[in-house]
Amino acid sequence: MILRTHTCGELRESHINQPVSLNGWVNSYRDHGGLIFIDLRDRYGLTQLVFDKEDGAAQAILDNADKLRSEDCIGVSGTVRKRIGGENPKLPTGKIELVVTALEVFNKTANPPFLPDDYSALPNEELRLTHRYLDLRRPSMQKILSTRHHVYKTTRNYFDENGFLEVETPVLYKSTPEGAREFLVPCRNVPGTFYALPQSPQLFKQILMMSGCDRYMQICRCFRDEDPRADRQPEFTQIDLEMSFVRREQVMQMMEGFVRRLWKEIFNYDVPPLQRMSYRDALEHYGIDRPDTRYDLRIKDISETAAKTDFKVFKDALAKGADRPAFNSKRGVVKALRVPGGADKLTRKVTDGYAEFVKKFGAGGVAVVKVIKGEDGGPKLDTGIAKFLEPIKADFMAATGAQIGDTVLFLADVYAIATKAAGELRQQVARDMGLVPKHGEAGASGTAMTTPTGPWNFLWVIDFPMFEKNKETGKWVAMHHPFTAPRDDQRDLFVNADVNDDDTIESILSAGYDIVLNGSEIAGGSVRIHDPAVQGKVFALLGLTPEQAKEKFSFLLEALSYGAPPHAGVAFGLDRLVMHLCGTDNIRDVIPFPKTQIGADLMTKAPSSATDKQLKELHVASTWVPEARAEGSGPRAEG
RNA sequence: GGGGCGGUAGCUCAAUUGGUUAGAGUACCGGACUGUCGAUCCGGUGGUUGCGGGUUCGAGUCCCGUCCGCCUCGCCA
Repeated sequence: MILRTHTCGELRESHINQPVSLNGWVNSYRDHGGLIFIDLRDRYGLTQLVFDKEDGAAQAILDNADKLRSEDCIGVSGTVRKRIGGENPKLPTGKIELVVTALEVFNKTANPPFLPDDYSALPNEELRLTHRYLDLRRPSMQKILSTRHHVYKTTRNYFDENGFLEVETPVLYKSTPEGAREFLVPCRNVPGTFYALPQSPQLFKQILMMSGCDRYMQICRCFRDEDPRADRQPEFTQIDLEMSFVRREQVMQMMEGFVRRLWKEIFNYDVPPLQRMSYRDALEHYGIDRPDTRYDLRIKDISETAAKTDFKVFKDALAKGADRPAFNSKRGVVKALRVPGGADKLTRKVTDGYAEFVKKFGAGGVAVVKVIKGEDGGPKLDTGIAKFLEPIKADFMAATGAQIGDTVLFLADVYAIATKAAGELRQQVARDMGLVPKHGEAGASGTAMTTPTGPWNFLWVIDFPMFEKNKETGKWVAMHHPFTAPRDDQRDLFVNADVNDDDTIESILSAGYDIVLNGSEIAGGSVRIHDPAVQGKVFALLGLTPEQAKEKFSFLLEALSYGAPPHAGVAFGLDRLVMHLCGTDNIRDVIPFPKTQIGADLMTKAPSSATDKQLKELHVASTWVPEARAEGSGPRAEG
């Protein structure tokens, strides 16, 4: 076999007259009859090969060279020379070419379903996933693999330098069916029992703190059997951390340092100190717990002003839960979103669409008012609810800050719904108004997979509520997870709170913290409970009897009783970090072998059915009865 | 589980109100060509319009069902 002496991105003028060998794939061929050019590709770049009838040595292999096609895998030997036909400024190797004197075809390609280049239109994703090995050959995908590797390496370096131990935790784990749906693994040795795949190594890392580990990190795979999204996969990677003898401040410093290090390493970009925003402020002004602060649209609570109108929608909303404390989820509010310059850009058709849009989030609709120039040259309110607002125009203008040319959108409902709907609407409006910055230059392929340029709006969100009500069951659930501690100054309030006092329970803040980047949550963590009394109270609030708590978490409760250190931790979503660092908004781009929306791997055709023998050994029987299906109606009909 | 978009040649797409033999570019195959670089030029192969059913004189187009992919709500402690 012709073994390479160099890579395809390596040769320069300094190599002229040297004998070299290259291995790689035929990227393209230009056949002039007695003269053939091949661009040979490997992950490092492209090098032009020449086969020339007038070059004695090359003549002998010209017949073979003329059969070469894109994606053939070959090895060549020859001599480097300066290009005769002029340089190619697009290539780092563009000043030289390799005059080939020996050619070995390692593997002749079948006609590939698509060519892995970055300038022609991408084939549909189904095809890319089915032939992932071809898709991954594209330079942009190779770059993502490389960036991802760089993230692993920087992560291990940073945390190693800060005294963290990398420790592996089990993948076959105990089922604890709170939170996300789990993947179950039947146990052969104990009939009728199951492992679960971990949603995260949460309890193990806490146990590691109780084991004296002090500082733990792991780049670990996590599994959640929930429907995927553009930025979510059922199987994903977390940078998991836990620290002993710290409060939230120390963990936040450590996290911030990590982010700073990553962006410095990869972009030579200095992340400025992160602003901090409380959960309440995030919800008040952005309507979401992960605000995208790259654009300055703000939501305002104009309940006070709205109360002065005779508009029934406002009145009815404000009448709800009027006796409840401010910011209580059930108290009625009126939220306003001022859209500068919206009067022209947001057409009737668009704002009508918003009414439908917010219904997805439980809101009844959106009231719209445009601020236009009146006959007297002053502001005039136009459309919809203008007649209700005209009497309090001065108040309204002051409360919203509206100017001529603006559109103001209103949501009136209980706090939880109005806030969420306003937040979602804010993001939609930002897209419609063109306020969301492009994340780097768009690639010729139409995807965003190029070097991203920012802006990078990092943000801390802190002071989350400990608990929220599950809409279906009406029961309290932990907002982060049941091992999250209350903020230090909330501990006594929490321990002494009546579990039936909903308003107080809702008001208790946790010692949790998230890092948000451009509206995307990239990390989240909390100080953990190291006090059995606090942990017991949390379980009680979540409706677990002491017996149930013991059944599920006895190991944790026991460990907590044997000298548990104060500890805190965090997890970064590695896939999302890589998405930001690669400028893509598709998580499948940064996962080498991702799954589709039904959790299928189109390349290996997983999941697939098991044999009767396998099922019997595992003491498992399937209740699935395949329906009579039309032939050829798809993979589900197989097996 | 709900809503939306899509599926036509290997690939990317087109096909007027339901109307002639479903086209183009590219890839592939054959030929020409000695300085290209996303080579060029000439010729050619290539289609169960995802699958099943229905309406119709006639369906890529309309209707029903279904599969697959994407976006999204729910869900994601």
